[in-house]
Amino acid sequence: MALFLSTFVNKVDRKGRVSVPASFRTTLGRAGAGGSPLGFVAYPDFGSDKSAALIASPTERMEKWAEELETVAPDSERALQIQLIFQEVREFTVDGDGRAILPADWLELLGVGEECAFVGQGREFLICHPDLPKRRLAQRRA
Amino acid sequence: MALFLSTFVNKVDRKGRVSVPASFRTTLGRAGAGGSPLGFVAYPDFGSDKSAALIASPTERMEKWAEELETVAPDSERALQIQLIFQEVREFTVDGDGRAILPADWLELLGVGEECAFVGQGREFLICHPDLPKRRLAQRRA
DNA sequence: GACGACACCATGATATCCCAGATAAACCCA
DNA sequence: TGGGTTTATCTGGGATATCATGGTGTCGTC
Repeated sequence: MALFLSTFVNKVDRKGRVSVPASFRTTLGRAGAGGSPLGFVAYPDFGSDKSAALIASPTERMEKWAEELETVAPDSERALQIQLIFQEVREFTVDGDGRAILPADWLELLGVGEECAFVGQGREFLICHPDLPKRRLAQRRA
Repeated sequence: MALFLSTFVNKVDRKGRVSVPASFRTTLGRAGAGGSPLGFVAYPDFGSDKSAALIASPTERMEKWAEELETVAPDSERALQIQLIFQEVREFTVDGDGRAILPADWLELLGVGEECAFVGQGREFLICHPDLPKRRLAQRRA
Protein backbone atom coordinates (compact mmCIF):
# COMPACT_ATOMS: atom_id res chain seq x y z
CA MET A 1 0.00 0.00 0.00
CA ALA A 2 1.31 3.39 -0.96
CA LEU A 3 -0.92 5.29 1.43
CA PHE A 4 -1.28 5.58 5.19
CA LEU A 5 -4.71 4.18 6.04
CA SER A 6 -6.80 3.31 9.10
CA THR A 7 -6.03 3.80 12.77
CA PHE A 8 -3.77 1.78 15.03
CA VAL A 9 -3.26 2.05 18.75
CA ASN A 10 0.02 0.80 20.19
CA LYS A 11 1.66 0.83 23.56
CA VAL A 12 4.34 3.26 24.64
CA ASP A 13 6.93 1.67 26.89
CA ARG A 14 8.78 3.54 29.58
CA LYS A 15 11.55 4.46 27.19
CA GLY A 16 9.07 6.24 24.95
CA ARG A 17 9.22 3.55 22.31
CA VAL A 18 6.21 2.72 20.10
CA SER A 19 5.81 0.25 17.32
CA VAL A 20 5.05 1.96 14.04
CA PRO A 21 2.20 -0.05 12.47
CA ALA A 22 3.56 -2.57 10.02
CA SER A 23 1.48 -1.27 7.13
CA PHE A 24 2.80 2.25 7.75
CA ARG A 25 6.31 0.89 7.70
CA THR A 26 5.86 -0.67 4.31
CA THR A 27 4.39 2.57 3.03
CA LEU A 28 7.36 4.47 4.40
CA GLY A 29 9.68 1.95 2.82
CA ARG A 30 8.03 2.46 -0.54
CA ALA A 31 8.15 6.24 -0.28
CA GLY A 32 11.70 6.29 1.00
CA ALA A 33 14.77 5.88 -1.11
CA GLY A 34 15.43 2.21 -1.42
CA GLY A 35 18.14 1.26 1.00
CA SER A 36 18.17 4.07 3.55
CA PRO A 37 17.27 3.12 7.11
CA LEU A 38 13.55 3.54 7.63
CA GLY A 39 12.41 6.83 9.06
CA PHE A 40 9.98 9.71 8.94
CA VAL A 41 9.58 13.30 10.09
CA ALA A 42 6.89 14.87 12.26
CA TYR A 43 5.88 18.22 13.65
CA PRO A 44 3.16 19.31 16.10
CA ASP A 45 -0.10 20.73 14.91
CA PHE A 46 -3.22 21.95 16.66
CA GLY A 47 -6.28 21.26 14.60
CA SER A 48 -9.30 23.50 14.43
CA ASP A 49 -10.40 21.83 17.65
CA LYS A 50 -7.14 22.89 19.31
CA SER A 51 -6.16 19.32 20.08
CA ALA A 52 -2.52 18.43 19.73
CA ALA A 53 -1.30 15.90 17.23
CA LEU A 54 1.88 15.21 15.33
CA ILE A 55 1.72 15.34 11.58
CA ALA A 56 4.09 12.74 10.21
CA SER A 57 5.23 12.12 6.67
CA PRO A 58 8.05 10.52 4.71
CA THR A 59 11.30 12.43 5.02
CA GLU A 60 11.29 13.25 1.30
CA ARG A 61 8.55 15.78 1.81
CA MET A 62 11.07 18.06 3.52
CA GLU A 63 13.21 18.07 0.39
CA LYS A 64 10.30 19.39 -1.60
CA TRP A 65 9.74 22.19 0.85
CA ALA A 66 13.42 23.00 0.85
CA GLU A 67 13.25 23.50 -2.91
CA GLU A 68 10.12 25.58 -2.63
CA LEU A 69 11.79 27.71 0.01
CA GLU A 70 14.53 28.59 -2.44
CA THR A 71 12.06 29.78 -5.06
CA VAL A 72 9.75 32.00 -2.98
CA ALA A 73 10.62 35.45 -1.64
CA PRO A 74 12.76 35.15 1.53
CA ASP A 75 10.35 37.12 3.71
CA SER A 76 7.09 35.98 2.16
CA GLU A 77 4.33 34.45 4.20
CA ARG A 78 4.99 31.06 2.69
CA ALA A 79 8.71 31.27 3.48
CA LEU A 80 7.98 31.95 7.14
CA GLN A 81 5.60 29.04 7.20
CA ILE A 82 8.16 26.60 5.84
CA GLN A 83 10.93 27.95 8.05
CA LEU A 84 8.79 27.43 11.12
CA ILE A 85 8.09 23.86 10.15
CA PHE A 86 11.80 23.24 9.61
CA GLN A 87 12.40 24.66 13.03
CA GLU A 88 9.80 22.43 14.67
CA VAL A 89 10.08 19.23 12.71
CA ARG A 90 12.03 16.31 14.12
CA GLU A 91 13.40 13.26 12.46
CA PHE A 92 12.52 9.76 13.60
CA THR A 93 14.28 6.53 12.88
CA VAL A 94 12.58 3.18 12.96
CA ASP A 95 14.69 0.57 14.67
CA GLY A 96 15.12 -3.03 13.62
CA ASP A 97 12.00 -4.03 15.52
CA GLY A 98 9.87 -1.41 13.80
CA ARG A 99 9.77 1.07 16.66
CA ALA A 100 10.37 4.80 16.97
CA ILE A 101 11.15 6.83 20.08
CA LEU A 102 8.80 9.67 20.92
CA PRO A 103 10.55 12.39 22.91
CA ALA A 104 9.22 13.06 26.39
CA ASP A 105 8.22 16.66 25.73
CA TRP A 106 6.07 15.69 22.79
CA LEU A 107 4.45 12.83 24.69
CA GLU A 108 3.46 15.41 27.25
CA LEU A 109 2.24 17.79 24.57
CA LEU A 110 0.00 15.09 23.16
CA GLY A 111 -1.15 13.99 26.60
CA VAL A 112 -0.08 10.49 25.66
CA GLY A 113 0.47 8.02 28.45
CA GLU A 114 0.35 4.27 27.99
CA GLU A 115 -1.08 4.24 24.52
CA CYS A 116 -0.59 6.14 21.33
CA ALA A 117 -2.60 6.27 18.10
CA PHE A 118 -1.38 6.26 14.51
CA VAL A 119 -4.03 7.71 12.23
CA GLY A 120 -3.75 7.27 8.48
CA GLN A 121 -4.34 10.40 6.41
CA GLY A 122 -3.28 9.23 2.98
CA ARG A 123 0.11 10.74 2.17
CA GLU A 124 0.73 11.53 5.82
CA PHE A 125 -0.39 10.25 9.18
CA LEU A 126 -1.15 11.57 12.65
CA ILE A 127 0.39 10.54 15.93
CA CYS A 128 -1.84 11.43 18.85
CA HIS A 129 -3.81 10.38 21.89
CA PRO A 130 -6.12 7.42 21.18
CA ASP A 131 -9.17 9.50 22.04
CA LEU A 132 -8.56 12.12 19.39
CA PRO A 133 -9.69 10.12 16.33
CA LYS A 134 -12.74 8.88 18.25
CA ARG A 135 -13.63 12.38 19.31
CA ARG A 136 -13.33 13.77 15.82
CA LEU A 137 -15.46 10.97 14.46
CA ALA A 138 -18.18 11.48 17.06
CA GLN A 139 -18.17 15.20 16.45
CA ARG A 140 -18.53 14.58 12.75
CA ARG A 141 -21.55 12.35 13.22
CA ALA A 142 -23.30 14.95 15.32
CA MET B 1 19.35 13.71 6.19
CA ALA B 2 20.56 16.26 3.71
CA LEU B 3 18.75 19.11 5.46
CA PHE B 4 19.08 21.00 8.71
CA LEU B 5 15.94 20.28 10.73
CA SER B 6 14.55 20.91 14.22
CA THR B 7 15.92 22.99 17.04
CA PHE B 8 18.64 22.03 19.48
CA VAL B 9 19.78 23.93 22.54
CA ASN B 10 23.32 23.25 23.73
CA LYS B 11 25.55 24.66 26.40
CA VAL B 12 28.29 27.16 25.82
CA ASP B 13 31.28 26.63 28.07
CA ARG B 14 33.48 29.43 29.26
CA LYS B 15 35.76 29.04 26.28
CA GLY B 16 32.90 29.71 23.91
CA ARG B 17 32.68 26.11 22.80
CA VAL B 18 29.35 24.58 21.73
CA SER B 19 28.51 21.16 20.44
CA VAL B 20 27.13 21.31 16.93
CA PRO B 21 24.13 18.93 16.94
CA ALA B 22 25.10 15.53 15.63
CA SER B 23 22.49 15.56 12.89
CA PHE B 24 23.76 18.93 11.67
CA ARG B 25 27.26 17.51 11.56
CA THR B 26 26.19 14.65 9.36
CA THR B 27 24.39 17.09 7.08
CA LEU B 28 27.50 19.22 6.90
CA GLY B 29 29.52 16.14 6.17
CA ARG B 30 27.20 15.22 3.34
CA ALA B 31 27.19 18.70 1.85
CA GLY B 32 30.90 19.19 2.33
CA ALA B 33 33.61 17.77 0.17
CA GLY B 34 34.25 14.22 1.27
CA GLY B 35 37.28 14.13 3.51
CA SER B 36 37.89 17.76 4.43
CA PRO B 37 37.78 18.65 8.13
CA LEU B 38 34.21 19.50 9.08
CA GLY B 39 33.28 23.15 9.06
CA PHE B 40 30.75 25.80 8.12
CA VAL B 41 30.40 29.52 7.59
CA ALA B 42 28.12 32.03 9.32
CA TYR B 43 27.22 35.70 9.22
CA PRO B 44 24.97 37.86 11.42
CA ASP B 45 21.48 38.72 10.34
CA PHE B 46 18.66 40.71 11.87
CA GLY B 47 15.31 39.25 10.90
CA SER B 48 12.20 41.25 10.23
CA ASP B 49 11.74 41.28 14.01
CA LYS B 50 15.17 42.87 14.47
CA SER B 51 16.46 39.99 16.56
CA ALA B 52 20.03 38.94 16.01
CA ALA B 53 20.97 35.52 14.75
CA LEU B 54 23.78 33.93 12.81
CA ILE B 55 22.89 32.39 9.50
CA ALA B 56 25.08 29.36 9.01
CA SER B 57 25.53 27.12 6.02
CA PRO B 58 27.99 24.69 4.47
CA THR B 59 31.09 26.46 3.21
CA GLU B 60 30.22 25.50 -0.38
CA ARG B 61 27.38 27.99 -0.45
CA MET B 62 29.92 30.80 -0.58
CA GLU B 63 31.21 29.41 -3.84
CA LYS B 64 27.75 29.74 -5.36
CA TRP B 65 27.49 33.33 -4.31
CA ALA B 66 30.92 34.02 -5.70
CA GLU B 67 29.72 32.75 -9.05
CA GLU B 68 26.52 34.74 -8.81
CA LEU B 69 28.52 37.84 -8.02
CA GLU B 70 30.32 37.46 -11.31
CA THR B 71 27.09 37.35 -13.28
CA VAL B 72 25.18 40.27 -11.79
CA ALA B 73 25.87 43.94 -12.46
CA PRO B 74 28.76 45.14 -10.27
CA ASP B 75 26.75 47.91 -8.63
CA SER B 76 23.40 46.14 -8.41
CA GLU B 77 21.57 45.71 -5.17
CA ARG B 78 22.29 42.02 -5.19
CA ALA B 79 26.02 42.57 -5.71
CA LEU B 80 26.20 44.86 -2.71
CA GLN B 81 24.27 42.32 -0.70
CA ILE B 82 26.66 39.51 -1.50
CA GLN B 83 29.71 41.69 -0.98
CA LEU B 84 28.45 42.65 2.45
CA ILE B 85 27.95 39.04 3.38
CA PHE B 86 31.45 38.15 2.20
CA GLN B 87 32.73 40.94 4.36
CA GLU B 88 30.87 39.78 7.44
CA VAL B 89 31.05 36.02 7.13
CA ARG B 90 33.41 33.97 9.27
CA GLU B 91 34.56 30.41 8.95
CA PHE B 92 34.12 27.82 11.66
CA THR B 93 35.81 24.51 12.19
CA VAL B 94 34.30 21.61 14.06
CA ASP B 95 36.76 19.88 16.35
CA GLY B 96 37.10 16.17 16.91
CA ASP B 97 34.41 16.21 19.59
CA GLY B 98 31.92 17.94 17.32
CA ARG B 99 32.27 21.43 18.79
CA ALA B 100 32.79 24.87 17.31
CA ILE B 101 34.06 28.01 19.00
CA LEU B 102 31.82 31.07 18.89
CA PRO B 103 33.78 34.33 19.09
CA ALA B 104 33.05 36.52 22.10
CA ASP B 105 31.84 39.50 20.11
CA TRP B 106 29.22 37.44 18.35
CA LEU B 107 28.10 35.80 21.56
CA GLU B 108 27.49 39.26 22.87
CA LEU B 109 25.71 40.30 19.70
CA LEU B 110 23.36 37.36 20.06
CA GLY B 111 22.88 37.93 23.76
CA VAL B 112 23.90 34.33 24.30
CA GLY B 113 25.00 33.30 27.75
CA GLU B 114 24.95 29.76 29.02
CA GLU B 115 22.90 28.28 26.25
CA CYS B 116 22.77 28.58 22.51
CA ALA B 117 20.22 27.37 19.98
CA PHE B 118 20.77 25.72 16.61
CA VAL B 119 17.68 26.14 14.46
CA GLY B 120 17.26 24.08 11.32
CA GLN B 121 16.14 26.00 8.23
CA GLY B 122 16.59 23.42 5.51
CA ARG B 123 19.71 24.23 3.52
CA GLU B 124 21.00 26.50 6.26
CA PHE B 125 20.60 26.89 10.01
CA LEU B 126 20.45 29.64 12.61
CA ILE B 127 22.62 30.09 15.66
CA CYS B 128 20.92 32.27 18.23
CA HIS B 129 19.55 32.76 21.70
CA PRO B 130 17.25 29.91 22.78
CA ASP B 131 14.32 32.29 23.17
CA LEU B 132 14.33 33.41 19.56
CA PRO B 133 12.78 30.29 18.01
CA LYS B 134 10.22 30.16 20.81
CA ARG B 135 9.32 33.76 20.27
CA ARG B 136 8.88 33.35 16.55
CA LEU B 137 6.71 30.29 17.06
CA ALA B 138 4.52 31.98 19.64
CA GLN B 139 4.16 35.02 17.42
CA ARG B 140 3.07 32.76 14.62
CA ARG B 141 0.38 31.03 16.60
CA ALA B 142 -1.14 34.33 17.57
C1' DG C 1 55.43 34.43 30.48
C1' DA C 2 50.36 35.04 29.25
C1' DC C 3 46.79 34.21 26.37
C1' DG C 4 44.24 31.95 22.75
C1' DA C 5 43.39 28.17 19.52
C1' DC C 6 43.41 23.36 19.19
C1' DA C 7 43.93 18.33 20.36
C1' DC C 8 43.20 14.79 23.74
C1' DC C 9 40.82 12.31 27.48
C1' DA C 10 37.00 11.23 30.99
C1' DT C 11 32.19 11.06 32.38
C1' DG C 12 27.03 10.82 32.54
C1' DA C 13 23.06 10.63 29.98
C1' DT C 14 20.66 9.06 26.09
C1' DA C 15 19.66 6.54 22.14
C1' DT C 16 20.58 2.34 19.32
C1' DC C 17 21.01 -2.41 18.75
C1' DC C 18 20.21 -7.27 19.91
C1' DC C 19 17.67 -10.99 21.75
C1' DA C 20 13.51 -13.36 23.97
C1' DG C 21 8.41 -13.82 25.22
C1' DA C 22 3.51 -13.07 24.06
C1' DT C 23 -0.28 -12.44 21.23
C1' DA C 24 -2.87 -12.70 17.19
C1' DA C 25 -3.49 -13.39 12.53
C1' DA C 26 -2.71 -16.34 8.44
C1' DC C 27 -2.01 -20.78 6.69
C1' DC C 28 -2.15 -25.68 5.79
C1' DC C 29 -3.86 -30.17 6.01
C1' DA C 30 -6.86 -33.55 7.19
C1' DT D 1 -15.11 -27.12 7.97
C1' DG D 2 -12.31 -27.63 11.90
C1' DG D 3 -8.06 -28.13 14.28
C1' DG D 4 -3.43 -27.45 14.69
C1' DT D 5 0.69 -25.11 13.22
C1' DT D 6 3.45 -21.45 11.52
C1' DT D 7 4.43 -16.76 10.76
C1' DA D 8 4.25 -11.88 11.51
C1' DT D 9 3.65 -8.21 14.66
C1' DC D 10 4.01 -6.17 18.95
C1' DT D 11 6.12 -5.97 23.48
C1' DG D 12 9.70 -6.03 27.14
C1' DG D 13 14.41 -6.09 29.03
C1' DG D 14 19.36 -5.63 28.91
C1' DA D 15 23.95 -4.68 26.50
C1' DT D 16 26.35 -1.41 23.59
C1' DA D 17 27.49 2.71 21.09
C1' DT D 18 26.81 7.64 20.46
C1' DC D 19 26.42 12.28 22.05
C1' DA D 20 26.92 16.36 24.91
C1' DT D 21 29.85 18.38 28.25
C1' DG D 22 33.59 19.37 31.47
C1' DG D 23 38.42 19.26 32.18
C1' DT D 24 43.56 19.07 31.10
C1' DG D 25 47.55 19.58 28.24
C1' DT D 26 50.32 21.36 24.19
C1' DC D 27 51.73 24.43 20.82
C1' DG D 28 51.84 28.53 18.90
C1' DT D 29 51.71 33.84 18.97
C1' DC D 30 51.96 38.20 21.18
